[in-house]
Amino acid sequence: MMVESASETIRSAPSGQNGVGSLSGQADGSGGGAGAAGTAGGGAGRDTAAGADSNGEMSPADLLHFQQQQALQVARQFLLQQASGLSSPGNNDSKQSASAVQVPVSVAMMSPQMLTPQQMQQILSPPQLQALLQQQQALMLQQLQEYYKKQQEQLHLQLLTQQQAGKQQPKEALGNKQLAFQQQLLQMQQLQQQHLLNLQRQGLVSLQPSQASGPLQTLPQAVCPTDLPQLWKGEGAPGQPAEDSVKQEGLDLTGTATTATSFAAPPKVSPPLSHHTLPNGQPTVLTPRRDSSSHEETPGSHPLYGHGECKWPGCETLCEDLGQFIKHLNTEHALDDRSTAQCRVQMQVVQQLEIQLAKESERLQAMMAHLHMRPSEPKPFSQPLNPVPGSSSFSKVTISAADSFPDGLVHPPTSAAAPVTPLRPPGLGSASLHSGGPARRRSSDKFCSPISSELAQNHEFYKNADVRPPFTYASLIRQAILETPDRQLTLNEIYNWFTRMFAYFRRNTATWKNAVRHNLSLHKCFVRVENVKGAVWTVDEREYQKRRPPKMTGSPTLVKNMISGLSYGALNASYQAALAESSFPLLNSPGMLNPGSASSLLPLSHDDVGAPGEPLPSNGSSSPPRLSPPQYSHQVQVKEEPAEAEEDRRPGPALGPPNPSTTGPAEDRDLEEELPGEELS
DNA sequence: GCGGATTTAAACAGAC
DNA sequence: AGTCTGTTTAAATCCG
Repeated sequence: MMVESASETIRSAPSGQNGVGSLSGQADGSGGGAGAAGTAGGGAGRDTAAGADSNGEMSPADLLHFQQQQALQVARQFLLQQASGLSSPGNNDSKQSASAVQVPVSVAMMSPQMLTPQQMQQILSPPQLQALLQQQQALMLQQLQEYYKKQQEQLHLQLLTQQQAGKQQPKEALGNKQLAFQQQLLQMQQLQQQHLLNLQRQGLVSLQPSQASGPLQTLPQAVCPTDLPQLWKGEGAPGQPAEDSVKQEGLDLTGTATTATSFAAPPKVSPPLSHHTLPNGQPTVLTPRRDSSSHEETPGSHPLYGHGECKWPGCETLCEDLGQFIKHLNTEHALDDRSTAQCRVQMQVVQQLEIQLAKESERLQAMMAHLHMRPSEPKPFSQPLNPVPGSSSFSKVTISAADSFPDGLVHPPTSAAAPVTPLRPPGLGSASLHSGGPARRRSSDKFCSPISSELAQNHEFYKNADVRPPFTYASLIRQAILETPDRQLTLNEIYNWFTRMFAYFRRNTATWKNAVRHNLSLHKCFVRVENVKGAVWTVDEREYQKRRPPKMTGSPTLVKNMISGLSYGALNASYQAALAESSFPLLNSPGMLNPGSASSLLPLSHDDVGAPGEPLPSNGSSSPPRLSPPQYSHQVQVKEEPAEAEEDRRPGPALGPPNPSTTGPAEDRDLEEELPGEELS
């Protein structure tokens, strides 16, 4: 007795304080490192992305430029036609203004890309180039908008004057003229949209050959399918096609033209918008394509519309159907500065995410690569520490392990677990949660880490890596016991399980063994049963669950309420996570499956909290009464009455009055211990 | 700051 | 006598 303790304690003596301090330090270190790395990465990524963008824009610039020129050409033609077709005083003005505006616009458009394409590239860095381009394009966009605005105002003015003047004319003639005029107006709006679209694309998105046809393809479905082709062909036949639409929207159109100055045209706006979204994928050529294709393939859907609401960043407006959404899109997210800005922001978001994704993927790969090699490396870490250096090593070990991780796995518990489990289902990420806790994963354990699942998934890791498992002794002991078919283990078997399952526990045996014994004795959930061979330890699930709620929720009373009154669904997330843990043993231990049936046995009223999960996995350990007594009595001959009596008694008090559990652990324990304790001791 | 939970250390005792 | 096992106490720490 004394010998062991002496030998163990002597070594361990120095450890205690050191261990604590170092542990906390370790946690801090890891946190800081990660943060710094992340930041640095983000910055670098951005620059890279920017460079790529600028380069991408320059290459296809010609194509776009050509497109723009065409658009301008068409616009010019329209204006000419309009001027000649409508014999009104405003013709000249419109024409002049058109040319007047057009010049600067085209110049602005050309200057950046056409006039000094290569020179600019040489002089300016890609980011600068891009910034300049965007600036100019924004300017150009503005000018263009103003230009179109003027045009429309003038047209509208003409329309009004025409109406007044036409009072004397035959109604039919007037109607025709108005129709023609409105049609022209409409077409001009379309043209405007096209032009703006092109410009915007140029400004916001890297040019892509495939995009050239984009507007044409999408526009038709959204709006007047027939008009656009003509527009682009330069035929501008004001003919019949548009008449229908004009007839329907004639008044509205004029109205919008006057008030909204243009972009009001519902159908046309949508296309540009959809392309706005496309740009988001700027860095990747695939994104836009996919988007557009999806557009065409599923006319009933819209990338910005889903689950009945608008997906425009920060919008979330509810729209009953696609039509309503389109309307909403056209009204709320029309082509304006705000939308453009949002689009830019979204682009940046996407860029950042992509960069982040790339970085994280890279990191994951590195971690995996490293960890796969680890199994053979655990020793190196531990070596420096001394193999059996008593308790001190316990704390030291963790530290050393962490520190020794060159790969940055400073946190054995958290980081170690996470990396190793790339396969881990997302929902089980809890493991990472406990990371929150400093050095001791115990916190994690309690909170929500499904020990069995984590063990199952990281089994190999813990087995080979000299990393302290992120679980409390109690949970580990329980796990060990539950993993056995009989759900009972001798102390020595528990020891063996520890050493078998965790490389970490292959050293410093004195310390952790002492802790195991301590925990077995300390926690009521561990029930000692004596049989012929000797004594075995079992788990009283009810007790085990009892001690957990308080931590989960923070207040015992709250827990009580939850347990007694609330339905499963009412439990908070963390609590459910904890429940999940309990249910995981199934995954982990094949032997547990059968016992799972025992779960049904649980009468647990207030224990339901833990019951749902835990009972299943563990054998009926869930219900201590059932579990231990019956099983042991059958499988193991109970040597002493105390054991049986103890277990028999436990069930009673525990089930009936939940109070014991709620009372302080100490009290609870005392109360219950009094009965069995006396007998045992 | 408090209290509960956990960890660690240690002392002690019974049984083999 | 030595070891294993089990209990208990105490201190330190973490966390809500």
